Amino acid sequence: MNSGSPPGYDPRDFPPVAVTVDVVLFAIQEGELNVLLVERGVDPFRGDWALPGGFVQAEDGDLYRAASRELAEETGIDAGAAYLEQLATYGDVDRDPRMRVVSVAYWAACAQLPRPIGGSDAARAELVPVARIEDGDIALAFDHLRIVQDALDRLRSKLEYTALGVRFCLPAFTISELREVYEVVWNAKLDAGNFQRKVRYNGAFREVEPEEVGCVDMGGEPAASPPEVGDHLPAGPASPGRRGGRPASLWTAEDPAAMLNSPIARPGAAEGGVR
Amino acid sequence: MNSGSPPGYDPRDFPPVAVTVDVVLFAIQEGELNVLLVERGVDPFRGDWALPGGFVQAEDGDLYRAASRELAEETGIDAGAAYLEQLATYGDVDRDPRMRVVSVAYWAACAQLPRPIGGSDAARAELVPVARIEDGDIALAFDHLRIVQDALDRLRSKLEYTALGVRFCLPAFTISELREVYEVVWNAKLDAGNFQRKVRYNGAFREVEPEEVGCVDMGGEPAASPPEVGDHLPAGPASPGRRGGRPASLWTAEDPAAMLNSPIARPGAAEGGVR
DNA sequence: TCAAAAGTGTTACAAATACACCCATGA
DNA sequence: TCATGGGTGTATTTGTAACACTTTTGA
Repeated sequence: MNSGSPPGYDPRDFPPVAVTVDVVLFAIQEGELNVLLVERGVDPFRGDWALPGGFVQAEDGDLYRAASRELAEETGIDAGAAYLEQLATYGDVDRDPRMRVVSVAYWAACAQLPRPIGGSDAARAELVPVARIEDGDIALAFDHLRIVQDALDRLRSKLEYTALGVRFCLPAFTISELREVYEVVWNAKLDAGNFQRKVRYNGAFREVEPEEVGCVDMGGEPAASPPEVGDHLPAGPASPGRRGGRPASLWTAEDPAAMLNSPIARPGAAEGGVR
Repeated sequence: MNSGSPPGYDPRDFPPVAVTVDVVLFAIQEGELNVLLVERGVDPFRGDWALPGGFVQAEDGDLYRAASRELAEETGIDAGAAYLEQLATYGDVDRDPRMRVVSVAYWAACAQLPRPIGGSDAARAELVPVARIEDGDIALAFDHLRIVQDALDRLRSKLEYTALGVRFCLPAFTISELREVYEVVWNAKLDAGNFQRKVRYNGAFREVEPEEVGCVDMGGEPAASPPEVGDHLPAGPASPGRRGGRPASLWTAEDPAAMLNSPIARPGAAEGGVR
């Protein structure tokens, strides 16, 4: 770093660049994968949708902190309640017409939005189905379309070999709820029986007794501070419309970012094969 | 981006942050994995080793270009002759004592250093074995130790499911040369017979006739501009000390970044398994 | 002629898939 | 009682690891 700078280097003698963090927050609602977007109220791209983000502040000790602050301001989601991981950094000269802006993008996944959204500032924030973005139905500001696509790639491949799918579920979930997460994210149908085994024999997941629920701590707060009975009972995708069936056991993941010892196969992902 | 900024937002009203690119260049020499480091001639960390890097210039159209320019200045390696991929971005407040510096790190792999190193500037640049870094024998400036470790993780895992190992080889290589790349990077012994099959049936690799060698283009220039006979004959790890053995066929990879249809298993990487 | 490396064959085992089947429940 | 979803059993197939073996060369 800084090699090649003249010996009389002045720390403040640097090209004018602004550094921001942008967050791609994914959440599943009504069986669909969504991204949180805000409507821009100012030029450029006024009226278009954009990723929530903002300048890295002097108070932000590190970039992760800057991203989680941004996430909290926009959704009220506390750091730790959502998974947050650095994605990539974008710095093309003309990505912002006003000046050179280098954006460090993060992606996040959360179970449910505690606040009905609206954000701290006046900007309108909404969950938008990724299908509409991938179809090109939505105009995204700057190079945010590319960022969202990169985040989608990362999300989809990370589900294959980590337990991160659970970040779309409450701390305790049924295996079917988790399976639906995979089906929604991958837009594919998975064999329920085989998926069952994958989870049960994976080591990354642990069965919890119904009484134990409420004590499960995934590193963040479980939605509301005082844990109430029934708080973590199936409230996910599989729950509302259930007309019958055997009662499902509840599961949790100690460390959602942990590697799966055997990956969960994504159908059709390994195409182009020879032999 | 920029949501939360006041309406009367002035593009030049941003926190003072410097943006640099740092490059972690890997190369194999004498059966060892090395990283390119430069010795710092100025404070802070004078005398320590650091990653080559520098400010993002106004002329750099994008971050990739900034990284490849940095690489070229330091090693003479032309963009395209080495693989170059963004790694991650580091922005802790105190990572540089002088001011807030956000560094976008790239990692690179190349077959051989055309120039005996020395760099364009006066700074001493050298290939240092990663083993010495991982053992803690070398003092790295700033948070560059962490960056190198992250790059190593990325490199080692990318070899499993992409054909990027070939970026340590010349455009045409023998399967044994490629195997030794894997063995050096993973610090593990691989079964020669099974590795043979992996490559042969992979689709990502293609056999080339000896006459065809010289026409093979991996996207960059093959070492020297005028391709000479014998230029791409086994010059890698397996070649110099060969005392005998059946003549090996030559191979190439059309798209080194392509996914392998069946991964190359890293021994012992899937430990901690249950069942 | 010997050692070393390239490349092939073979076998034993582990894992993934597909799908049949039983179980427990709510309507 | 019946449809629905949870969960198990199992046969088939596929992929992998291990290793013996043949071939072709340089010293």
